[in-house]
Amino acid sequence: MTERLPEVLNASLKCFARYGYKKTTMEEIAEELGLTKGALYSYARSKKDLYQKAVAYALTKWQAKVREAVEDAGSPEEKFMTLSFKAYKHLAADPDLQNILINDPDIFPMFPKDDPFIEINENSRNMLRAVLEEGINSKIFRPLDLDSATWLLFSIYKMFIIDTYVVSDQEATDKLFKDAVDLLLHGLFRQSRH
Amino acid sequence: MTERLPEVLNASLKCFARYGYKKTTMEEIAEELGLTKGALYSYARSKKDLYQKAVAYALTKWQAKVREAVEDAGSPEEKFMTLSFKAYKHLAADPDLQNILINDPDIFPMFPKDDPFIEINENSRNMLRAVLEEGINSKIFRPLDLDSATWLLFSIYKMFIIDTYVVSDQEATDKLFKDAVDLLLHGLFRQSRH
DNA sequence: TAATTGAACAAATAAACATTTTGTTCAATT
DNA sequence: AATTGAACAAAATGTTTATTTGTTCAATTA
Repeated sequence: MTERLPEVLNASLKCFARYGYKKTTMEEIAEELGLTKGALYSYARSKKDLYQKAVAYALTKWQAKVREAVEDAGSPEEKFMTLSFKAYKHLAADPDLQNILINDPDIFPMFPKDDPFIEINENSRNMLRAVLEEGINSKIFRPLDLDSATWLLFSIYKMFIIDTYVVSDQEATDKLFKDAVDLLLHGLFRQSRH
Repeated sequence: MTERLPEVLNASLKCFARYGYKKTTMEEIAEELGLTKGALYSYARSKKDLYQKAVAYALTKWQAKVREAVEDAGSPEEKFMTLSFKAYKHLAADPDLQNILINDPDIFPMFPKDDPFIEINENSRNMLRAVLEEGINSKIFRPLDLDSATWLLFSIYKMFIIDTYVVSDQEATDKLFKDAVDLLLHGLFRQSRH
């Protein structure tokens, strides 16, 4: 059972990406796979369930890619930069996922009321938090409040992600992103004062 | 003519704040003022126009208050902190404006498609930019890219403003805000490196 | 003279209903 | 075990009618 699950989820994501959840019919998805709509109910309980499984699948792949890259990095500084750039660049190269996020901003919410993918997002947040903690413990980063810093940087990260798929030409945002990482590493002040 | 304009705009804002634009009727607003609805058309061309005038009025008052405070501050550092905290605190103390922003997030958009109050928001952005420029010129701030830094900090500022009226208990956000200003001034690194 | 009224009208919204599309189930088939 | 295809239920859409609400303006008020 569920041999073809990844195939089904990819096809679903592709269809949902085109016109959003509401406008997509089970028949379209079945057609994309060369099946009839009844068959889809072997893979998900309902249309909504199919949608959530497909999105979760894409988000998890994204996250895994970032995690691998961060594990290969050495210093906390390098880890922070890798985390930032890998996460940012992966989405920039995936128009399907971008469209999904455009049509349904609740998936990756700037201001979550209730986050439907809370577990996945928690995971990402914890990845960032671990990097910050290592940086603080090794005295490379300042003795920041870990909770505040995690919240702030994750929010800024979300901001860039959303900016990437909502508006804006790629090049301009690329420069902004680079400058932002620099500002966050070094701060506004010319010299740090203690 | 328009002797009572401020009074009319305040009453309008109060009504719009209660249930949002759509649910508010011209009759309600007129009643609030002890008038009949026809009279309102001496102050605005239409319901939409009345709403925009009322919101613009509130935003401009907010901005003027911040500008005064910043002019009283001395160093760029002090100006930056005054700008941040005054803007943040003023909204926290104005539930009517908060409600307006909750019901109509387009007024102060995190990711503007087309900003209905672009002129007012441009003004705020320029206020921030001037502070940053002074800080860079006087060598107190690092030689940042002025455009990038202005964009980033204004976006973070918007993030906090929205967080303030969308969710969250006041105390938690207050601490986050304080920590964020600190992080932005000093950066992540323990020591700056040049 | 400028602001306001109140009736008249136009436009938008909501309610009620009929029609069509789409999601879901399941016994039969591959 | 996966898939089909017909049957059914549920949701979405279109259509008409009734009600509310926005807007205009000649007459009135202060």
